[in-house]
Amino acid sequence: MSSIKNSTKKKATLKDVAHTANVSVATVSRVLNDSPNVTKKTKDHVNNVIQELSFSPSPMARALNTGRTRTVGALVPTLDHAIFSKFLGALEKQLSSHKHSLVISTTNGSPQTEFEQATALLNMGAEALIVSGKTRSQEFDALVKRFNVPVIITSYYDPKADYPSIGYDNAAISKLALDHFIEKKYTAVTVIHGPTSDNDRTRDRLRGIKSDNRFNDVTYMEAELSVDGGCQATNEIISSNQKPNVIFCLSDVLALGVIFELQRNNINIPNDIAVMGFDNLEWAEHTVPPLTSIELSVKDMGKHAADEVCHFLNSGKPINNIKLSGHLLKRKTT
Amino acid sequence: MSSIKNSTKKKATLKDVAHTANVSVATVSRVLNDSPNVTKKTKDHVNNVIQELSFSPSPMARALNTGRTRTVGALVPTLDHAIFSKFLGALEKQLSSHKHSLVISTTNGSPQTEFEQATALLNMGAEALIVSGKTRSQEFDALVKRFNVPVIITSYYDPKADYPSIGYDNAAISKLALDHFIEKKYTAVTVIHGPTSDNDRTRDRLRGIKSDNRFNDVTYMEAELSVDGGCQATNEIISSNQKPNVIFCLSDVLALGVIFELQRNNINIPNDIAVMGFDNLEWAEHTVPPLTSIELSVKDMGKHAADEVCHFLNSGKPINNIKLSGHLLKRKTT
DNA sequence: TTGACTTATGTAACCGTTTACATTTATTAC
DNA sequence: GTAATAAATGTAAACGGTTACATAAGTCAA
Repeated sequence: MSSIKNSTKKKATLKDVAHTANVSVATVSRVLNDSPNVTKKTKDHVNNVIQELSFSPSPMARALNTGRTRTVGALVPTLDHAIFSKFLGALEKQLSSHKHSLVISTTNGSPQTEFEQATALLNMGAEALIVSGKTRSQEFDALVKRFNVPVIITSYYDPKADYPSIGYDNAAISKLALDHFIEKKYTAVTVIHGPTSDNDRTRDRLRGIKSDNRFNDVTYMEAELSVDGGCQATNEIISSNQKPNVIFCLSDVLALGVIFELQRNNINIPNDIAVMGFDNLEWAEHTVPPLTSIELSVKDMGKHAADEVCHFLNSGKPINNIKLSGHLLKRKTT
Repeated sequence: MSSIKNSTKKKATLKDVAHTANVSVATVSRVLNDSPNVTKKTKDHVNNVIQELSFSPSPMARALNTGRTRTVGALVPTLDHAIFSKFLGALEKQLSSHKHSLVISTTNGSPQTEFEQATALLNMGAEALIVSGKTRSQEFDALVKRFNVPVIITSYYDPKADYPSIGYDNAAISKLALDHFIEKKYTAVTVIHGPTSDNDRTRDRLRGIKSDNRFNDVTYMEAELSVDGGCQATNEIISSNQKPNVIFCLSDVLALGVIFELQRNNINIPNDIAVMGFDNLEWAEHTVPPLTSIELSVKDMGKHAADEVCHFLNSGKPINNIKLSGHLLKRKTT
C-alpha cells in the first residue's frame, strides 16, 4: 500500500533538476534554451539529470514569462466541407513549420457562435485569429480590440476590410464562368448556390453575376450546401419550366449532386444542359463527364495566412493583404 | 510623437484592477471566479473597473496556477479525408461544450511525424491526446509516459491495446460486406484498399476478409486513397483478365472513382460488376446508382471521445473502451 | 452591550519558468 | 605572478494569477 505515496509522483520541475544537478536554476534554464555560455561539461551533466528525472519544462510557466503561447486560432463555419479542411490542413502544416500550433473552432456560420468561440480561443491564449469572410459581429471587434490580437480574414480579398485579408475577389472570379458561358453561347443560366445568410463570399459571387449585364436570363436557386442540395435543386429545375443551357453551381459539392441527378434523368451533359462547378475539388476531373470548375488555390491561402501571421508575431511586420487568383478549368461538362 | 509612449499601453493586470478598485487582488480574483463570498456591492464595483480597464485574465497565469489548460490535442493522418474532418468536427463540438479546446495536428500517417507533433502538442500544454489507430512509436509511448497524459485511440476498438480505445472492430465490420456478397451470390471479389503501411485499420479490415474462408476468389489491389486511386485501380481491373462480380472498396472515396470509371467504360453497375463502399459519406446515397456502403458512426466516435476525455480530466474517472458498430446500407450498386 | 459566530476582505506565499544583474572562475597578456 | 578581461554560474526578481490563512466587519442572541 506504500505505493499510494509513490503514485503521487509529481512532475519534476526545473528547480528539482537544479537541485539534483547541484547547479542553479538559471543554469538549467540556460541548458534548456541552449544558451552559448554553458560549459559542455555542465550542459551534459544537466541534460543527464533532465533525462534521469524525465523532466520537461512547463509550457504554462514558459508562456507566462515570455508572453508567447505560439498558438493561432482558426474559426471556420464547418469542418464538413472539403474546402475548409483543405485550407486548415495547409494552414496547420505551415504553422507547424513555424513551430506554431493551430486551434480550430467551428462557428456554424453564426457570428454569435463565432464570437463565443473566439472568446474561448483568446482565453486559452491564442495569439492570433484566422477567420472566414469579412463579416464580423461588433462583439467580436470589441473582443479583438480588448485582447489586441491580430486577425486575418480569409476566402475574401478586400484591402478595405476591417482586418487584413487573404483571399479572392469572389465577384471577379465568378465572372470567369460568365466569360466562359459567353464563349459557349449559353444564354440561359441557372445558378445554384448555398445559403447566403452569414456567407459573404457566396453573396459576393452572386453580386458578381448579377452585376454582369451580358445575361438577362438568369435564375437563382438557394440550396443546402451538399450533394443532396444539388440533387434537390436539379429536380426542381427539371420539374419546372426552366430550360437553362447551363447550371452554374457555386460549389463543386452542389455540382456533383446536379451531375448525378441529371444523369439519373437521362439528361445529357453538356448537350442538354451544361454544368459548371466551383472549387475544383479532388474528384472534379473524374466525374462523367469531367467537371468544368474554377480552381481556388485554397492551400496557398492557408500557407500565406500562416506565413503572414507568423511574421507578424515574430517580428511585428504588418500583415499584408494578399489577393489570390482563381482559374477556370475547362473540362467536359460545358 | 508622444503617442509612442501611449502605444505601449500594456494590458491591464489583475493587480491594476485591484489597485484602481481599492480592493485586494484576492477580491478581484474572487469576483473573477464568482466566489460566493463577495458582497454584491463590491462585486459590481470590481466588475465595473474590469470593464473600464477592459481587463481579461491571463490564461497562462491561470494555467500555471491551476495546472489546467483545458486543451486536448488530436492527431490525425490528414484533414483531406472527409472521414477525419467529420470526426474532428464532432470532437471539437463536444469538447467545446465541455469548455475545452481542440488542437489538431496532422501526421501524414507517419509514426515519426506523429511523435513530433505529439511533442509539440504536449509542449504547448495539451492535457490529453486523441490518436488514430492503435500503432504508436516507442518514442511516443515514452513521451506520453513522461508527460503523464491520457491517450485515447480512435477508429480502432481493442480493449487490449496500450491505451483505451473508442472505435470499431474493423475486421468484424468488413465481414458485414462479405455476408452481403454471399447473399448476393458474388463469388469473385476484388478488394481495392488504400495504403496499408501505417494504417492498421485498413490492415484489420483486410485481415477480416482474408480470414473468411467462404471466399477463394479474392483479388487485392492497393491504390492511393483518392477518387483518382479508385479510377486507376478500375482501369487496371478492366484491362486485366480479372472478372470480379463485385469490387469492394475499403473507402467510399475509392468507390466513387470506381463508379465513375466503370460508367465511363459502359460497364453496368451492378449487373456487370457490383460495387460496395465503406464509410457511407454524405453523397453515397446519391451516386448513380446509389452506393451500397457501410456506415460508421464517426460523429459518435468524436462525441464519445470528447466525453470520455473530459470526464477523465475533470474527475479522474478512468476512460472506457467503447465499441461502436457499423451498419450495412444496402443500396443499388449491389 | 457583549461575546460567539458568520461573512467579507486582505496578506502573502506559491505555481515553474526566464533573465537582468551580481558574483565567481577561467583565460590571457605582461 | 598578477591585473585585466572574458566566460561560467548564481541570486533574486519578475510574469499574472490563485488560494490558504489571517484579519476585519457584520449579525444575532442573551
